[in-house]
Amino acid sequence: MILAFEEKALAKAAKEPKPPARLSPLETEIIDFFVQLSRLLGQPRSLGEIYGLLFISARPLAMDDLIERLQLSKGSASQGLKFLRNIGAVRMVYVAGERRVHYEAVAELRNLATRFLRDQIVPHLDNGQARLERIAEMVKQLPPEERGRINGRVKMLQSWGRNGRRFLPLVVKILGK
Amino acid sequence: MILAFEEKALAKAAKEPKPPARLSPLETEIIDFFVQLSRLLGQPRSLGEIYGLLFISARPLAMDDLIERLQLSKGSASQGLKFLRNIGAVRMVYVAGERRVHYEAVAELRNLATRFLRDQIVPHLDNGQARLERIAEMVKQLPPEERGRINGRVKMLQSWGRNGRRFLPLVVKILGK
DNA sequence: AATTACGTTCAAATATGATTGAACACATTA
DNA sequence: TAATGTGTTCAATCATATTTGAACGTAATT
Repeated sequence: MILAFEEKALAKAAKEPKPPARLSPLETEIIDFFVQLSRLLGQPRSLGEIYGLLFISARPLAMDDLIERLQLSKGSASQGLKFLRNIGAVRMVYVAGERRVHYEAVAELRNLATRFLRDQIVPHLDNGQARLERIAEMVKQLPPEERGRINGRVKMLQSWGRNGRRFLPLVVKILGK
Repeated sequence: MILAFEEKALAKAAKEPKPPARLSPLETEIIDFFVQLSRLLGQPRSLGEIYGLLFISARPLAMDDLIERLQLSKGSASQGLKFLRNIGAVRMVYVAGERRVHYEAVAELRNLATRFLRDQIVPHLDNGQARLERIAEMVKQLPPEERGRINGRVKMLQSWGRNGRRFLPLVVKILGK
């Protein structure tokens, strides 16, 4: 009996693909938007979902709300919120009479972008520059003819790196209106 | 006998991780650099390997050379070169008395970056803008109070998108010296 | 015309990276 | 103190993206 019931439930779940009417069309559309953005920035989809839902939500949401409405696991939700807190994309807010921590989206994209750059991109750039240093060293002991050609190219890469490091913050300013 | 030999070969291959002295330290370092860059841009590692090796190579290389030295499969090499040709990162060159097509790296990173942007980034931006249009429509039929708040946010996203579209080419110019 | 060289395509295998959920820690309440 | 609520961590699982290699097409060579 019980087994038969479970089978039916499973079959139903299989028919209904993902969102069991937990989200309005508008919410779905906004969330999709941020999911796309996530992918473009090389972040996991769950990040986009969480930020997206908080972005449209009229009031702050607790982790449980996110789990419930987005059908996430506890783990994903916790990790996702941790990351979003770290880059300052999300702010913890106190809600009267509620014990659970609530979150709201930080909408000022300017600072957000700056922090993302600083945490996720700049380290890679620096790492790359360090590597180019090492390469420049190695190039020094190389047959003279080779040396010239390669040196030019290495110099060029270094220049891109330095410019990137210097101008990316400026770029964020331009993009952010 | 033959079987025993093969077994020995396998064991040896297992001990030696990857590069069986096919690449010099300098080559390895440069290739690693481009592999990192690939990942940063969300491209498969093999692209970085191929472009990297061509980038330092003194003379153009055929697909077989890349397969041999980077230990790639034919498929990866063929697909990778196809992509690099498409974004103009690599140029086909005729080599006297050789039937096989040879390739050399295009070192002018400026055009390269522009093309990469145009092919890989701009379509996503446009897509996003289209989605924001749809969202803006949906927001119109919404309780007045909600409408204001959300409208502001949507407007902001649209503005970022437009700015990105307009200024990214400029950014490339700045970065490229 | 048959054989070989060169290259591409794509389904299957593999590697990478995201997600899940059980186990845990700590705070609160009964 | 025990039971409950809230949140984190991390090894195992699952999904996605990349790589492989066999099958194929076409051009060159015998």
